[in-house]
Amino acid sequence: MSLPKSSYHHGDLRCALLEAALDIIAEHGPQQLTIREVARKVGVSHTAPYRHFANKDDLILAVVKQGFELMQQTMQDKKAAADPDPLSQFAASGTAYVDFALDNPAYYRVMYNGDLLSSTGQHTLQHTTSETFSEVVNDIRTCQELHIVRPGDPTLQAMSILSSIHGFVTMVIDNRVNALLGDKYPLQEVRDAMLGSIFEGIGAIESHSQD
Amino acid sequence: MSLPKSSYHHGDLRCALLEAALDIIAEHGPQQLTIREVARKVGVSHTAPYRHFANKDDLILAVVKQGFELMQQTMQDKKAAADPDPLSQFAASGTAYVDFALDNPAYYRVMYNGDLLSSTGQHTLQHTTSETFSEVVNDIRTCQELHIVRPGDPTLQAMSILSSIHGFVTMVIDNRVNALLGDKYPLQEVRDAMLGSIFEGIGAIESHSQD
DNA sequence: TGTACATCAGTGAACGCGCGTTCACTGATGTAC
DNA sequence: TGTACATCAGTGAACGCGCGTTCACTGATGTAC
Repeated sequence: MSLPKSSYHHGDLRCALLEAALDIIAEHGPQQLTIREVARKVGVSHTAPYRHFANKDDLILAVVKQGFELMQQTMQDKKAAADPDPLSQFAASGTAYVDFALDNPAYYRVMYNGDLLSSTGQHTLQHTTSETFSEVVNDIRTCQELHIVRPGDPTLQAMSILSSIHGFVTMVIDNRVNALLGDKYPLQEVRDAMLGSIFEGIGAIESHSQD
Repeated sequence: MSLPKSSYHHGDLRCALLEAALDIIAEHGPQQLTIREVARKVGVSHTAPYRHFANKDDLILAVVKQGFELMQQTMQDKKAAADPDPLSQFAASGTAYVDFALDNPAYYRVMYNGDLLSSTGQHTLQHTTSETFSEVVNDIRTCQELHIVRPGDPTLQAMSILSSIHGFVTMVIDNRVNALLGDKYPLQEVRDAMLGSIFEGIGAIESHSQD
């Protein structure tokens, strides 16, 4: 997308293809993500991608992995920037998750669209997602021990929080929030109300506002 | 699927096609939903569906509409069976929504998979979804007036609840809840924990358990 | 009851399309001498 | 510095596939007489 350079050797085609894949998802949805379209977008023959990816699944998987890395990095950074007390840390995680998704809707879509990857591709990611989940469970457990989160099975609480956030983010990305609410509500306000409800839901004490 | 009957005239092909479409979604996901596959499943030539549906979009739209009707019917029934007080009514709505989705995952997938329908098809449904949303907003408003739900903008509260429920349901249907939790947690228990958190989130008072 | 006919649900060949993938190739690059 | 050559990124023709949709057809059904 950036270096026409030598017109034969691209320079960094692999990277450009991944970028183009994201653009396509952002503009036309994950269904339109095809090897040929990606190549077209970069301005390269439709067989060129096979120099860098074994097949379509492999390309998608690369995008997804990049997405997870970026998300984890974002969350780590926001946590590092937040107050060190457990509740702030936990709140920072939640906000970071939401903000990552809203700032990178294309990534989020590939990462959690179950219909895109083959089942072998899905299986590769199992480890990543369950690791993230375990972290949330642990964070909740810590908060419980300090009595700043309601007692109860932390696994169930984590699932509750995660699915709530996922639902919100999905509805925003799919434009359903906007379709229902119109322009009257700024997204920030809806997001905060949402996070507020979620934290109330597990009985988290104190303000959770972040960033 | 049911009447081989005369072998030429099917009898109720339209209905059989809709059924087959649902089966395909349930078994192989919405991506595999094609006119040809539907016809194949019913055992009819791949052009036969065009006697009953103008095109693919029209067929999908018919399935979606059927889904919305069934969902509304289910919710009405469960509400009618619940205690008449506003909070019970409201809780019945929420539980009915979740149960409809979990009992009819294929319907739920078509209804809320934004990538399946063309934009004109989507537009047709706008009315239906925003009507459902308004109902939730009104229910919350009623509960607020009776002081059984925390004060606050009912629209934001409705959005919060709806997206939480949507997220939970989506994750169950996409098998992500099972992947994260394994078999240790019966679905009913997870569902109740989820609904519990949601109702706590808007400060609903009293038990919300249902059915 | 029997027959002619209109109706229309279902057929099957055919179309054009975009896809994923292969394969022998071409041409740019860097390295060894 | 100059040249031969190996390497390998990118090409383009070709394949088989399944799709949505059309069109002239065929054959079952019900109705008018």
